Amino acid sequence: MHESARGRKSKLSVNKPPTLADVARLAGVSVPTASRALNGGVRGKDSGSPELRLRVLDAADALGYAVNPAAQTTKGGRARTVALLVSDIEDFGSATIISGVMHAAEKRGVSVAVRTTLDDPLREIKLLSALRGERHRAVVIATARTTDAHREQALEAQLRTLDEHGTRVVIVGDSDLDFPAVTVDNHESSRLLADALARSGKRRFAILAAPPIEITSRDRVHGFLQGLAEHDIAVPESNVVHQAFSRDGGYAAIDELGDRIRELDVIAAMSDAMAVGAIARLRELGIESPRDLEVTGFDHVPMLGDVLPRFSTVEVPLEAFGEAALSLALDEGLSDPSARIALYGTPIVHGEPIVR
Amino acid sequence: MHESARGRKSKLSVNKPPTLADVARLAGVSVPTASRALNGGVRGKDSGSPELRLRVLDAADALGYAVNPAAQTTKGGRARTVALLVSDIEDFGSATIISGVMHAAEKRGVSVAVRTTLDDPLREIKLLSALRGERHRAVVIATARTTDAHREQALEAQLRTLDEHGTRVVIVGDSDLDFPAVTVDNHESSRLLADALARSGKRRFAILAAPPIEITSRDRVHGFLQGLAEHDIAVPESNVVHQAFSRDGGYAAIDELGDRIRELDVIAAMSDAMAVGAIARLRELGIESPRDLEVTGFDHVPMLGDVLPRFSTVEVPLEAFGEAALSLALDEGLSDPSARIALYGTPIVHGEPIVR
DNA sequence: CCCTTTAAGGATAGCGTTATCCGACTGCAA
DNA sequence: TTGCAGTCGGATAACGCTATCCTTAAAGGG
Repeated sequence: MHESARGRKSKLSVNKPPTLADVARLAGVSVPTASRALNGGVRGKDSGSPELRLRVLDAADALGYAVNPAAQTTKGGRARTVALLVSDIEDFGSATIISGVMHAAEKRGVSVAVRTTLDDPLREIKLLSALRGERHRAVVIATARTTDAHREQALEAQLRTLDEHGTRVVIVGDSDLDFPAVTVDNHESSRLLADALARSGKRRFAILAAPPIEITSRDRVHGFLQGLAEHDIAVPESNVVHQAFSRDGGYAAIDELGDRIRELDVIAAMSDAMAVGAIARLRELGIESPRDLEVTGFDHVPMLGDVLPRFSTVEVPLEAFGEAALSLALDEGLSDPSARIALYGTPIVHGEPIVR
Repeated sequence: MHESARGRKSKLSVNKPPTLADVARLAGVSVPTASRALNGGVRGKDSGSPELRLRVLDAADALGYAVNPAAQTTKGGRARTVALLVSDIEDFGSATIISGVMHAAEKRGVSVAVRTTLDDPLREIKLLSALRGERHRAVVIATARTTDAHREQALEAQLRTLDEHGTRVVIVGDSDLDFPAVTVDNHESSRLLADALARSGKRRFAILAAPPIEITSRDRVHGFLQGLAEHDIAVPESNVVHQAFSRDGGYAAIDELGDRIRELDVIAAMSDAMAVGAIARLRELGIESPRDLEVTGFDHVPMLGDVLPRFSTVEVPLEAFGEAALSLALDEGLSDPSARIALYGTPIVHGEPIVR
């Protein structure tokens, strides 16, 4: 029957990976014993006689055995896995958070399943629904949180279910959701950035922000405005422009500002990505950033520090976000919904970090 | 015992996610029938009476059922999953390839497991060994390939085993490994870049490259040198500097060049990351890139095009890499080890793409 | 009206693990 | 010698799912 399949050389035949049963057979022990030998044994501390243990290890090695995590999950009801939800891997911030989570995950021997929502709330819900079936140890939500009550409630319902099913939930960023969260002081570090800019003599500002429902952007705007207000600087309503929180949004925002650009000292973008888009559009209009007016950002994409030497921004410890999130996700005693890990941004003004 | 755990509201109790058995019970059918109803049925085309099918779907919906992929994998012996090996997610190239693979994977209903090797060959082998147990449909290798025979053979052995066990193997980039691969014409597009630079009057070049064993960098260097040779331009051996293929490598390379910098028209970095590091170091030395000499790159990080307007580089279709790799990994008829998908780079000289 | 074909849903088995239970053996004190 | 606690390895079961087989019933032809 399978004669034809295993016909010629062994190259074409699809033989199966070795299973624990193969290892056990080779070592001359039972399957559960082989399992105990490989896993260090749940029984007290030991796992059978050392001699036998060695025989199993040798057999596993000889066969090139690798445990099948799917079977482990089926049996144990829980995967050694953390799911991570981001909007888009290509986004700098997401990529850095992913990196942080993965580094921390490796140390703990869990692997990370990255899923992208592409900023689609519906897709986000569907993904979370699918995650329910995957029995992850935890889910880390690192997508943008909003003030849209309807949307957040739908999200919360999904997360609540996951939590009840034993998958820990962690939120990255500020939100009203009642789950453990990692936050950064967007408001305060933005205020400090504005303060420093005001001190350096800047007076006329425009702000490039995400749509008002995005909490991160909103907090940064508020902090920035407050920092300016402390220097008696007001920003006209029309100088606060809301566009997509991306390179293209920054580009479009410049056009929305129109002629008001000529009367500005600073265009403060609430993300580095927006700042880059703004710089690109300004250059097309013949306006150079540090020369004619100053464009500032937020996030601190390291590459920009190299090519825009006196660029001002706020360094957000995104890599640390990832590690903190995983700590909340996996460490016992931090499962309280009110658990918070607060991190701090570092304003960088004209290339120099501001030490607090 | 767990009285205290399930004490108060149901909030604290960990109930289990619904299984297919729960759905079947609610719908009043057997478990296999529920499975058939949900999966469209393998039997010919149908899956039971439409009335019953609807009942099952309703029940699943009511319970918020999501299939458990681990159980599916255990049963079927194969996961609906593709593993993707990169060196580092934070690296721009890797992030873009991941994005391409994920987008393509979503269309095909498979999910992607990203693993990072952190440029450690040992870790790479260990990871591949673990992947054997995970029964992925395919593995895409997007780490740097080298000319180190020992290292490549160890890799090939691992990949061969995976292949024999039914996990398709796809390589991203040039290599001597006998597996389906996605390639880009590094040599030719590098030659075209050099040609264009020579035509614009540049004569004195230095080259910043990765260590010679890295195939991608090597091909780009060769192409570049050939392009220059066609204009009777020779690059002294000492002007070809080998450092890490990263921002820091570019930075260090400038110091290695030392005083020879003063006599150069172009410093051609074989990656955008190296170019950025070089630009940073040059600025510290008081040398500005487009003004005093020209630094060029390779890869086309979009952000650089915005902030360095007349930057020269080669656009590598990394997103397309991902899609092509997934096509080789999943489409039947492309499993031949000699299958190749060849993609083309687009030189961008002083901000303008060169149309071939 | 009986036999045959087809369809449809249920029963069963098995994927690779590991937790739980059980039996056998060891060693030691009574 | 008997009794008993303590070890250690094997047998068994179960996780959730789907492929395979089997039973039952309905439909259709002679």
